[in-house]
Order: sequence, then C-alpha cells, then structure tokens
Amino acid sequence: MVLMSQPPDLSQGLERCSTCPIRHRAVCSYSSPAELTRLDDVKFYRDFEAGQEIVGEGEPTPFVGSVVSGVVALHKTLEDGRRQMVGLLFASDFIGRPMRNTAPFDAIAVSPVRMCLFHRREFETIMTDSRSLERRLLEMTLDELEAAREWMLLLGRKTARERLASFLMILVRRQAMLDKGSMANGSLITLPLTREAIAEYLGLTIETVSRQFTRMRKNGTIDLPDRRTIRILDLAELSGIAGEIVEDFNTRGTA
Amino acid sequence: MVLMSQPPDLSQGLERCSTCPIRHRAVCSYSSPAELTRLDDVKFYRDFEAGQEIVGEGEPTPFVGSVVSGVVALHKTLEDGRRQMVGLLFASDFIGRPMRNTAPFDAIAVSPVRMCLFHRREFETIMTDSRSLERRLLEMTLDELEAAREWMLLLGRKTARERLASFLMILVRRQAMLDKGSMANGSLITLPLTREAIAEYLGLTIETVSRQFTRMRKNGTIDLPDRRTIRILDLAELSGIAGEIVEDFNTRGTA
DNA sequence: CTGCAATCTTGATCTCGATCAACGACGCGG
DNA sequence: CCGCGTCGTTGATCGAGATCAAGATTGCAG
Repeated sequence: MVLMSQPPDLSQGLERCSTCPIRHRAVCSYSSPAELTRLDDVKFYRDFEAGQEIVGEGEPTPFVGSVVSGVVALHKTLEDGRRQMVGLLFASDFIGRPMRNTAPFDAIAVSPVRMCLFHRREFETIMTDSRSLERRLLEMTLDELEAAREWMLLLGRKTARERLASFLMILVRRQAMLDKGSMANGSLITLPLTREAIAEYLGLTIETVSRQFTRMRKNGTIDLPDRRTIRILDLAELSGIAGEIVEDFNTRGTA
Repeated sequence: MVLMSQPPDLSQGLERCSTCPIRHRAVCSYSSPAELTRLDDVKFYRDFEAGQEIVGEGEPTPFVGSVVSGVVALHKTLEDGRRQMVGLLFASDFIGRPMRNTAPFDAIAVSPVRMCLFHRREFETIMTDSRSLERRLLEMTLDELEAAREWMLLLGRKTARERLASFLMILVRRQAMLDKGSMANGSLITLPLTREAIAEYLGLTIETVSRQFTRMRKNGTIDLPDRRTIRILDLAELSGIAGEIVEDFNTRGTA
C-alpha cells in the first residue's frame, strides 16, 4: 500500500470493534467477543481522500483490511493505459489477500474512505488460530466470485444500454438492502461514481455512458435531477433492459 | 445436478483417495490421512460424456466435488440465448458452493469428464469439522477470483486479437506447468475447446475467432496442423499481443 | 466409397460503440 | 463577480467485430 507514510492519523485506536458500524457484515462478523478483542488490539484506522491510491498494482501489500466507510474501486490497466474496473467495494468489504504479498490490481478511493487495517502477518496469525475469520472470508470471497461472474456476462455479452441498466439495478438493489425498504418507482439513487468511473466499470467510454443516460431519460425510464442523482421512474422497464426477470416489485411511488 | 439419475456407475468406490491423480492439487490436498479416509468413505465418482450437462443454471445442486479428469465449462445465459463462459475447469478444480443450493451457472462437460462428488450436506459437515478443507477451498476460491478479474480485463478492454493471444498464453502456461517444462517456441498445444466454446470464452463470435486464428497463422505466430492443435512459432510475439510482459523465455525449439 | 451433418473458414455488408471535436454546466479561488 | 479547470453532453465520423451468406473440411454411418 502506497500511502502508509502519510501524516499520523489521530483516529487510530479511538474506536472499539464492539461499536463498529460494520461489525455485523465485515470479515469479523462471525468473531466471538474474545476474538474481537484480539482484533481490536492490532487493528488501526487509515483515512484516504477521494482519488487517493490505497494499493498500487504490482506493489507489495503489507496490509489487509475492511472498508469502514466510503467506496473503493479496483482496476487493472494495460500498458497502453486502457483500464478496466474489476471490483467495486463498499462499507464492510474486505481488501487484500492473505498469503499473497503483491496486489494484482490498483485500489483507489473514489470517495473519502476509512479503512480498518491489519498487518498482513498479524491477520494471518489470527486467522490461523480462528475458525470464524476464515469461514467468513471464504463466504465473502465466494460472493465476490459470483459477482465477478455476473460482471463477466455483462462485459462479454451485454449492449451499452443493458450494461448501464444492470449497473443501475445493482445500485437500486443495494440501496433497498441498506434502507431495508423495497425497491420502488420514484426512489432516488446517489451515484457513487463519476461518468468516467462508470465507463471503467462497464467496459465502455464516457461518451457512450453519457448517451445511454440521456436515452433513458428521454424514454422516461429515469430522471437526472443532477449529475450524481438518479430518480428511478420505471423500475420494471429498467430491470427488463438489464436482462433480469424480477417478479415482485413494490411499484407504489415513495418519493 | 441433472444427470444424477443416469445408469449406475461401476467406477464408484473403486479408487482410493490415497492413489488419486489429483490428490495433491484438489480441495483435499491439505487433508491428513485420517481426514482423507473420511472423505474416501462418502465420495463417489460420476462420469459425463462430452456435451453433457453437469449442473443446470438455477437448478438445485445437491452435490459438490472435484474434476478428476476432463474439462468443464461454466456458462451464464441471457433470455435471448446470448451466452458467456464464466469459468473453465480442469482436473483438480472444484465445482459447487457449500452453503448455497442453486447454481448461478450451467456446468457442461466439454470433454469426457470424471467427477469426484460429495453430497453437499456431508461435505459441509466434514468441512465444519476440518481446518484443512476450508483453508484449501479459500485458497482455491481466491485464485479463481483473481483469474476472473484477469478475464474481466480481457472482456472489457482487449481487442479480438489480444483476446485470442491471451487465451493461447493461458493454455501454453498451463501446458508448461503440467509438463514441468519451460515454455518454448515449437511447442504443441491441444485446444480443449471447439471454436464455438472459444468464442463463448472470449466474448466474441465464432467467425471472429476463426479469422484471428487465420491471421496469426499468416503472420507466422502460430501454425494450425489440425483444428484442435496449435504449434507456437513465436511465443514472444504471442505474449506481446496478449499484453503481457514476460522477461524470460526458453526460446530454443523443442519440437 | 458415398452421403450427410457438424465444424470451421472465408467473404460481403452492417452496426454499435469508439474516436475526434465542440460546447455546456458546475464549482472553486481570486 | 469573473476566470478557469473539471466534468458531462452532444454531434459527426470511423472502424472492429457482428451478422448474413456461401463454401470447405472433417468425420462418421451406412
């Protein structure tokens, strides 16, 4: 990781795991109170500004850890600069591979990010002593693999329109999950990414992304109150474009 | 899995884990002799012909297990029939997710395949009792995730020519690994896939794959002695097209 | 050997998204 | 308030790969 030499971070050690906002979703969510104390003792927080590099492709990664808040994008880059996003991480997602010391991708903070970090060796030691960390990490890795495969279908076979619709559906579903609300027409979605980052996510150019947004707006599928906000006007349509069959929507407007 | 009702398989129980050809690479490779005995007692073999469906997308999967021999392709399909390969499994690779009972993809035998299978519940029970199975499965899943991300870069950003070169480099590297030989000009590679399956792997059409093969043959990068065999004539060139920087080749011909 | 089906190759044309090029909108520092 | 840089939109054109359409090659059943 690149920014470990930044100015000392006063937030370090100020929070306890037991009151952590990601306590019940992160890699430590299966950990007993005793194990949590052990993690508590060696964890440390680090903050990153939007745009900062957290890990550089090919660089050694002496740390692993969880996203506490903010959004992190993982990218791979070809020599001539073509770039593809290969991971998009939110609060509670885990970065870094135990037993591997160079990163196969860049990790960039796309918003202000707080990470809860461990020295890789220390994390590995605790994981070796502990059933629950390893079990949870396996589960999270299997989920990521499943998401990666869905993403491969998108990149290999979907049209630009379908790609954008699929991306918006992921955001809608995520929002509904967090709000514990149902998905509904009228709901407002905050885009966590710039047009450029969306293009890198979808394997498109920024111009194509912009044109597809405009097209959906003109069709009445969505509205764009401002550049970072989407209002879903026709969820059934959006989900249809995305190539999903979703049986049950709450179609009452909520806005 | 779909074909569990096929005629009784005489091979069942005839092999012991201790002499298994994938003993040292599969999910059981970290298992102690005692644990191996336990797996031995509940495992069973099943054979599939080329083209047979092993698992159907969306179907319940009461089994998990390892590929003992042959090649298995995982696909995802859109409603209108567009298909993308999302996994390509060889001997020792593992299929099936513990703690999940429907498959998010089809698994098709692309050659005659022998699977070493476990009832999912039984496998989960043994994994819960055993450190080594879980550790190995985590490691294999992390490897698959890394491969999936490399594949996403290919699908999102590489040209048809680069995609085919990348695919051939994967085969060359795999071959070198198995032969414990170095990669060299002149080596012969047997394609495990038809043109159609290669196209599904690469997110292209069969015609484009064929044209790129022809182009590489005319450029002198490869030769095509028959439709399922490739002779690598210029490995450095191939690897360059694939967008990789490989420093050290054994460039002495071996054929 | 012959006929037929599956697989692969090659050619002609079309199309979606990339590229090149302006222009507009927003936000921030002075 | 203005000037400028970043981000996003829109338009015109281009091109890689898809699609449509024949053939060629291989392999197998009879």
